[in-house]
Amino acid sequence: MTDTTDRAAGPRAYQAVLSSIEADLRSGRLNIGDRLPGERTLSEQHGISRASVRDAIRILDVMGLVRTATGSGPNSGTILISDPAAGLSSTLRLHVASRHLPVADIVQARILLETWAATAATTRPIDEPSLARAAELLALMDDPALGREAFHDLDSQFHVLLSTLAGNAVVSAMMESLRLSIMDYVRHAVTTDEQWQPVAQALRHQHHGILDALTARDGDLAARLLGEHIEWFFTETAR
Amino acid sequence: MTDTTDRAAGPRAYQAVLSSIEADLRSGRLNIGDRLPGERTLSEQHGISRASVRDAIRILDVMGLVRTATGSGPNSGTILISDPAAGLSSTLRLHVASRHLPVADIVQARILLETWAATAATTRPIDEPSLARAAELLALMDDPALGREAFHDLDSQFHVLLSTLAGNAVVSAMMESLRLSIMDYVRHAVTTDEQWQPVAQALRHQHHGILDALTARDGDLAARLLGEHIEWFFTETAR
DNA sequence: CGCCTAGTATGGTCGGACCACATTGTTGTG
DNA sequence: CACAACAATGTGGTCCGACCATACTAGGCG
Repeated sequence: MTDTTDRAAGPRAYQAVLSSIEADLRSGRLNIGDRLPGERTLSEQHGISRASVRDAIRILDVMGLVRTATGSGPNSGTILISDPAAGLSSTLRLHVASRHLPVADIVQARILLETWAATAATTRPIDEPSLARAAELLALMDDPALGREAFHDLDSQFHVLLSTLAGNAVVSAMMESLRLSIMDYVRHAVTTDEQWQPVAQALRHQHHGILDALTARDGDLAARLLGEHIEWFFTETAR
Repeated sequence: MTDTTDRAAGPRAYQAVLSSIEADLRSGRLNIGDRLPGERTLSEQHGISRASVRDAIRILDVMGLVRTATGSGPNSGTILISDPAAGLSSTLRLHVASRHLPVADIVQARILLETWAATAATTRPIDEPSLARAAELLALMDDPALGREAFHDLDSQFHVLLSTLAGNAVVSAMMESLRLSIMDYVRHAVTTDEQWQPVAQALRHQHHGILDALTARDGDLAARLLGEHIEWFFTETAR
């Protein structure tokens, strides 16, 4: 039960572990930060081999639900985390690679989610600390000596931060995963520094405009600027 | 390195296979419907054990990128498919289970995506066959003798079909995955037939209204009805 | 007391074995 | 010759047992 992703095959051994863990999560017996029993223990508890247990844990790993670490002590073993965007983005990225999810659709979906988030953010109480943090990020990005990787990283943080202002964890996770899924696509689009510098300058300007609109609680303006921002970047780079 | 999901751990053996397959997908050397080499062949090609190869294939499996089948012949082995919603939904479902993605956020995101799709659909050329198919689905759902499982199945098909009218594969995949991720949550909410019958009746009526609006190319109305439809269902069942 | 070492528990990888299954080829029989 | 029954083959699914690298833990030794 609790499985809607059957592939109409024989019951896989690892499903036992997955179902058990899912049930424990729902009931609250397991929580983020908890350590899972060791693989050898689980294999004994469920009466399956350690290999099958590892299948289940590997799945949870790529889903962004656990992290694993070797060694001993409290920081080792399999530990429950919560990184939905990681799991979603890797899935999306592979499907983009298979060319059944067009990059244009990814971009369009991102615009949809982010503009909604911008609008929704202005219907909620003002989150002063987050806005301050956003301004801080923009200030860091204004440094002309900043490397491209660092810029992308800050850029990512900025967009994620804005999307969290809407207070919808699903939208934030999906938006971030969309962004991650086409990140190296973007990285490869602009290759030289000569191409990059003017782009970065434009992005800085756009970012400030967006944040200003949000600070002024003008959701419609923020949404419009954000949409144009994303749209512009992709027509600019993916030509 | 075509890998943005590193967990900052030692290089996993299965990454070799994943990267190779991802590269082959991007370059077009692999396409949907193709058969992957056997696990034993892959393990030899990449110089890793079959167990590690199986890790990679298992990951692709849960992502909805391949299906596996035992036996011999053209329909056996590991075959490339494209089912993004399956991979996304299983990830979402587990994260919902961990209670870090509230069901309310899922519903809100679904409303966002579906209402957008309804609006976007009316800005595109009329897809007569799909609308006819949608009407057909509603007609089937009108049968009062229909079982609940069958109703849910047709319901699902109806919503997915509508979302495809917008012509954005990513939005469709995400919308379907959101739906799947909370499907058994819904199934458990309404338990008895006495509870179910009036709900089904209301859903039928709402569906017809939505389709009528779409057929009349009134995107705003369709979006509004669709939003109310989803909202109503969840406030009705998840009380 | 403090440093160093042996012990222990953990996931990561490997190789090999066997099973269930589906197709294909072969053989025996009518 | 036709065809059914059987054997061979190739596939993923599972299991077992072993060994490794790592990271913490507990003692022993200076």
